[in-house]
Amino acid sequence: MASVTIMDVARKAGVSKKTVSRVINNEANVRPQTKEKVQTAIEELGFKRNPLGMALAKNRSLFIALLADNPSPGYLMNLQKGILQACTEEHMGLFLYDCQYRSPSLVEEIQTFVENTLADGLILVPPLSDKIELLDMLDSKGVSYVRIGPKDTKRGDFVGSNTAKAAFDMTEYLIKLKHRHIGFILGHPDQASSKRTEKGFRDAHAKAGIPVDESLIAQGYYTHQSGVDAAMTLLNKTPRPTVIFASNDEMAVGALCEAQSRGIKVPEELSIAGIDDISITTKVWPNITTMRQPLNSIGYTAASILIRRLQKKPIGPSEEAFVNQLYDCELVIRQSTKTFVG
Amino acid sequence: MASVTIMDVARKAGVSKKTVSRVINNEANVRPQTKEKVQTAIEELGFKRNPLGMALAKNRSLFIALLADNPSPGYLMNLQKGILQACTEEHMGLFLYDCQYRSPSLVEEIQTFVENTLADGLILVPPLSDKIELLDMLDSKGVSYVRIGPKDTKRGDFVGSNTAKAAFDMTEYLIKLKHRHIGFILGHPDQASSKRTEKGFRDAHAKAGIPVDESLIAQGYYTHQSGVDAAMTLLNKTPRPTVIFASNDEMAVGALCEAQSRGIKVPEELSIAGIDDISITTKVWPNITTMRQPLNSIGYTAASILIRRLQKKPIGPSEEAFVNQLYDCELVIRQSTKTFVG
DNA sequence: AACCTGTTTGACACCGGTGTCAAACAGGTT
DNA sequence: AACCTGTTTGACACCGGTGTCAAACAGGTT
Repeated sequence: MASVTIMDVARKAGVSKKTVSRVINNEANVRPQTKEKVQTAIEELGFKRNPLGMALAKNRSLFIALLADNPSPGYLMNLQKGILQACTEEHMGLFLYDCQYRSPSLVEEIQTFVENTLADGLILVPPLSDKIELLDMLDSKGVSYVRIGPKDTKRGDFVGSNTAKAAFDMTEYLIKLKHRHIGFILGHPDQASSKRTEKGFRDAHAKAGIPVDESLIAQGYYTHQSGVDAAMTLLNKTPRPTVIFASNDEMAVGALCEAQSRGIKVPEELSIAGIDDISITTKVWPNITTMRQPLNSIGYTAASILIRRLQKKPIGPSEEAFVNQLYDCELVIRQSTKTFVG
Repeated sequence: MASVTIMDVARKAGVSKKTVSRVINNEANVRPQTKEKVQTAIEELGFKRNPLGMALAKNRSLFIALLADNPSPGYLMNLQKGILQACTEEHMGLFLYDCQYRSPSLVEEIQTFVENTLADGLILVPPLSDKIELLDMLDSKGVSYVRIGPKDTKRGDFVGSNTAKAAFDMTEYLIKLKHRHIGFILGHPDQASSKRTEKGFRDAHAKAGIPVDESLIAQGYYTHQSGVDAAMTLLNKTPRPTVIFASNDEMAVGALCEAQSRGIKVPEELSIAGIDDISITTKVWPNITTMRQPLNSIGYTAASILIRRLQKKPIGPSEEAFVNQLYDCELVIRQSTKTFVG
């Protein structure tokens, strides 16, 4: 691993280390012909800057970390892809850290992690992105972060999707399919998105002048099992809902599972819809109708913002202190929903 | 971020930097009372070694990387959890790198990645773990790696599961359920595991004295869609298979999808079985009977071996140059398989 | 007391970069 | 020619650790 150092380049180009450093970092005030000499030397020697040396000198590593404890592997995977893509483009390394949201020492564990790796910045995925104690700690330590998922407070940069609108659009679509008894599975009560999803659901009813059937609202927690449980509750009601709309796909698939295990035919006897468009929606039969959340773009944007923040580059056209970007979701109609025929 | 350096500790303890370094690294030949003085100072100041400084001085980062391009998110997620657990325990950072197996510049891309991050070692997941050109490059660069998935050649450390035995056990179980026309979906032809899975399938037939129905063997590629396609082929045969056994769960779920879309009842009219026990197997209805591959343990073991290798610590009781560890899979009977009643 | 041997310790250089600051340079103006 | 001003460059120290090597020390032996 006899690697080429900045000194080797300096000698070859007949300049000082510092000048090579200037060229590498694209600093101003280097005479064009000097720059060229150095660049030639770099090319010829195949020099690559050692990121550790730089990290130490600049007190800034070139790594960011993805902190996750999300119950849906599909959700996380899609996000991860987008994040990774942005990192690769910007020559940033991506660390992974799995945490237990319920751990009482969560905040300390994350602090230790950051100290151990010296990650420059963090990407927080729900439910972590709504954990106030964590944000407090990061702020006090001066660690940058971008939050993914619903913006709860006004803290820091944030990227997510407009879940209120997504729920609204889906509900409107279901109403258009003549469903009047819509079973709804709520998201996790601790996550801000849940409230917004519920609001979209109610607003669509209000707009259509149709009352919400309150008996058909069941609590969920964004996990598969909670979808199964909620569907169990809903399918025992009379009259039974003609469609179950879950606040995320993971739960929608749970509901499908429960329906099929009871021999209820989907979509003939029961329609099912979700939100997210994770990969499992097209791996079950019937494929699930959902609102496509552009997770890839969300992850990509989140990582890009974080990286720009760290590079102290301007972030978009905005003059605001923080960036709050919301993506719209798109209705994806598949086989799990059907017009209700009374 | 005014962090405590080794110099601060040295001053407080009244010794030299080097002595503090000795204590941190648990080196021999430090007088017990000196050691204690230093340890007290470390505690009082809350000193933590800066990993970047160490990395630079030792020419050894404290990071390993997971290289992946696996079509099954469930498979990868489980593995990732185990790997991450081992990393956390050993205070190692885990980098993530997504690659395109089909990319013609795959090897160069990975080389650049390693140079950029200075990862100490790599964990290779199939199909990457069977890519000879990649292994050659890593060997020539002196980068350590542990391969996950089927051992193909005798190169380097390796952890995996005994897929031949897994396929054998599953086939034996299906035969016991009186199935005589077993549809089989092969794995990816480029991956060594595929051959072994097929061997297990055939050996179980041989042992039971039952001929393999060669017309019921279909090519798959470990992806969901290839499972759908293979099932399509198999279900068009006459006589139709009474069970479809796929070389992985991802394809088994694809087969289930195809069966259900044709209105074929599972398991009443068709049994379905897979290998891996990824999370989706319990998220579809009926839950899929499978061979549980201990992915978590495999990931954990792979990372542990790699880390020990890097620390130049002894690896297990073996005297061999390389470790080859195979885990057995366990039959998990769920609702997708049923006794054949002719 | 002089000598020997193994243990403990610290001075110093180094890993591969960057920041600061002053000197050298270039080109125009008086 | 002397002076001025902004640009270009390099010497040096530093980021936070570790490796090498020799000096200092401790304790036993002649």
